[in-house]
This record gives sequence, structure tokens and C-alpha cells, in this order.
Amino acid sequence: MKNVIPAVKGTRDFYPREMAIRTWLYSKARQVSEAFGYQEYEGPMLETLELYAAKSGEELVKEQSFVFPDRSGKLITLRPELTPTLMRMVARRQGQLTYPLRWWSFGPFWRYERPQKGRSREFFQWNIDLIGAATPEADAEMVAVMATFYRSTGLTPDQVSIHVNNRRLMDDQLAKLGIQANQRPAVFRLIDRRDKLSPEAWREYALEQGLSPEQFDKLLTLLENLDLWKESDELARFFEAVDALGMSSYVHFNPQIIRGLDYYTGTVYEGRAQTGNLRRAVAGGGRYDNLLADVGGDPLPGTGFAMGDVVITLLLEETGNLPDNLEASPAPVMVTVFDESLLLASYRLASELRAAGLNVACYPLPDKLGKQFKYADRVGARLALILGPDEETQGQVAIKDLNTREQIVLPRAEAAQKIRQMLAEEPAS
RNA sequence: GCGGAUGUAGCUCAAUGGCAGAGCGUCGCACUGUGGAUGCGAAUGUUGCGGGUUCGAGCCCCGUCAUCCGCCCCA
Repeated sequence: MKNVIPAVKGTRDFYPREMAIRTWLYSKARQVSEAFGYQEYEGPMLETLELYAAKSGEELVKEQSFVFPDRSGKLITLRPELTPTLMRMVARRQGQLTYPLRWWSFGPFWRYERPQKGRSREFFQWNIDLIGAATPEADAEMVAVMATFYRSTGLTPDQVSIHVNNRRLMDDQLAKLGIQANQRPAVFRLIDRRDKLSPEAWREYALEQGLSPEQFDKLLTLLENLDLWKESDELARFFEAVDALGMSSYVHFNPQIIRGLDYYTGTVYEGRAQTGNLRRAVAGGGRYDNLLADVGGDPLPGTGFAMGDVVITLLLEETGNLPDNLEASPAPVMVTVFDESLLLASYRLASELRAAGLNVACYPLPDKLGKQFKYADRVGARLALILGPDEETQGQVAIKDLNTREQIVLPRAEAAQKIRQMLAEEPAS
């Protein structure tokens, strides 16, 4: 390849095939969001650094955000997540909105990380949030929304499972172990990292964080207690509600789920791929009851999650759940150009058919007919129209079915209706 | 930020340190009013970039850039 100017590291080009997948994902997100009564919204891609500085978590802001000064020297951030923006938007119109608020969004985000499988620096994310309801049932609804998305894309509970925990529960349990309040965030981080370290390394890390060997052993027992949720009224109600919503098969208690963002206060949930090569989080979220006050609003509880396009697409591809007809031709009809002298006649014909409501492409130059048929076939057209000297002088047009190779000639005035009929009779293969 | 691998034709990849190649695709012809098949033919290269070693470098060495994979973190 000659010296093509390179793309920015970690960005992706969406050629029609990829764009079709993205659009399809968007439509799935919309469909599920609207099924639960959520409204679409969007915020700016640029935000001030302060918006994230307080609450998103140090790593996310300091290490993983695109931050740059604008011309006045003010630090601008390419949004790495949407929840702070949502909080800002709600805070600005706090008194005018009708609660509970059900909002969703699908847009681009940026994180300055090393690109690799399942992760890019520019990605798209579906965000959905329920603001103004502090009940466990509200959390259950969010999880049901996530599960409904999985179900509607064909992902089974064996392939993707939603792991749930509650930070208040864990906080109480840690307190019972005699772990001081100021030490608990570090222990949360410790729990979060358990899967990433060997048992020995993890123990060593725990003791480094100031846990006594006895506390460590008790913590271990805690994390293996799959009935721990019974000690949380919140989680008990949550699971009942999930059951009422018919999504229990997707949802499991997992005392090890903590999640990285600092602003979560209660129930947290994470959709995880359980199959194939990538066993990782495909979506994550939780309850954040203090965030609105943190950006300057009056206190208002919220819960919600985000799902990135990269991992979910990999998962859907791996499990064979991506529709295969995504790249269907935008125009099922192509008008060929017989020769130079008839080029504009073909253009007129195409225009006529468009006016009749059909999607029609016209070949733009007088190439050999064979080449034009080949092109029509390649781009997925179903019918090719021929307007040669014979047809032109007799007010006719030839229609060739590219699948059956059959060709008919008919009066031009009847063409649109006949085409419509042919397209309806023989759905795209 | 750390570690590993790979960069050769549009694509996928070959090529003991000794003439840079194949398959697919593209284009042309067989077939000047008809595509997918077949046959024949043709075009296509700063071997990522910059140095070095050598009579000679795609191959060895150094640097650099890019991509991929993993770690960290996360969607």
C-alpha cells in the first residue's frame, strides 16, 4: 500500500458491513429501551475535566481519558462515560422533569487505553438509566432490561449471565470483620481483583492492604457464600422482582462483583460472557444514589448500566447471533446503461421509477453490459433493467431477474408495478 | 505504562544471505444486447520506515513506526 495517511490509534473505520452491525445494535438498544418505556437523549461529547474528577474513579480520569486544553487553556475531556453527563443534565433541569426518569442513549466514548481484542480507544455505548427511584425493584428493572437485550439478540443464559452484588451489603460484612471504614475502599479493590491474581498473590496483596490473616480467612469464606444475599433485604426484594419480571435465568448473585467506578452505592450488576474465548464483562452498571448531589443537584437516586459495542459484537459474532443479511442492497433495482447515447435515457427511467417509490440505482457510465450485470449482482441488486435501442423506440423496458436469469419485456408504463410485484413475490434470499 | 509476536502485490501468504513468487481478486480476450462457471493472457512491489554488517540483505544487527495478542484497567 502506498503512503495512506494512518488513522488515529485505536479508532475503527466503519465500512458498510461494520456500519450495518452498529446500526443494528443501535436499533436493538432502541427496541429494548422503548419496550420498557425509556426515552432517548444525548449529551455533548466534550465535557469539563471537573465533571469526572470527583467521582468516576482515579484511574478512569487520570490514566484513561483524553484530556486536552482548549484555546483558552481550560481542560476539556472527551467523555469516557455518560453517567456524569446525565447527572449534569438532570441537575440543570431538576425541578422541571417528571420522575422517575427513564432515559437511554447510544453514542461514542473515548478512553486512552492500549487497543486490543475487545477494546478500542473510540467505542460506542448503550446507556440506560432510571432516575428517582431508590427501590430494589428499580434495580431489578435495569437488570431485566439487560436480560431482555440478551434474549432479543439470541444470547442464552448459558452464554451470558448477569452477576449481581450489593455494595451496602459488602460494606456491612466488611465492618463485621472489623475492617475500618477508611480501609474498605481498598478492600473493595482487592475483591474486585481476585480473579486476576493467583490465590497466593491475592493473599499477599490482601495482607499488604492491612488485613490480618484471620480477617483474610473470613473474607475468603464471605466470598464463597452464595447465600450471602439473604442477609440483604435489598437483594432479597431485588431477586423477587427479577423473578416477577421473568428474567431469573439470566441473573445470579456473586459476592465478588464490586465494579470499578467509585460512585456506586448499592446494588451493582455486570453482564458477563460465559462462553467461548472472551469471558469478560459485556455490560456493567449499578446504583448511584449520591452522584446527582456530587455534580451540584439536590440528592436523587439513580440506577443504570452501559454496554459497549465492541465486546458485545464479538460475543454475538462468536455465538452466531449476528444477522447475516445486514449488507443487503440498499437498492434492489439497477438500471443498466446501454451506450453513451442512451445514458440519460437510463437516468430518466431510474428517476421515473424512484418517483414511483422504488429504490433504484443507475449505472453511471456506458460499460459493457456484462460488466454492469456483474456489478449489479455484486452489490446485491435483485433486478436489472435494460433500456436498449429496441426498448427505447418501442416505449418498453426489459427486466431481468438476477436470480433466475429470466428476462421479460414490457411497456414502460407498467414497469414500476411489475417490479413491485416481482420484489414482493420473491423475498431476498 | 509493561511484556510478546508480526510487518513482502488490493487480500491471504511463500521465498538456505544469491534473479521477489503463488493463490485469490482486478483487468483484457474467448463473448460488440446480458453477470456468477470455464479456459487463455496481462498488469501490479520504496519487501513499513531509517541506519548498520556483507561482494551481495525480504532474510542478520540497531533504531523507529504501525498492527495484533496478553498484562494493567474496563464497555
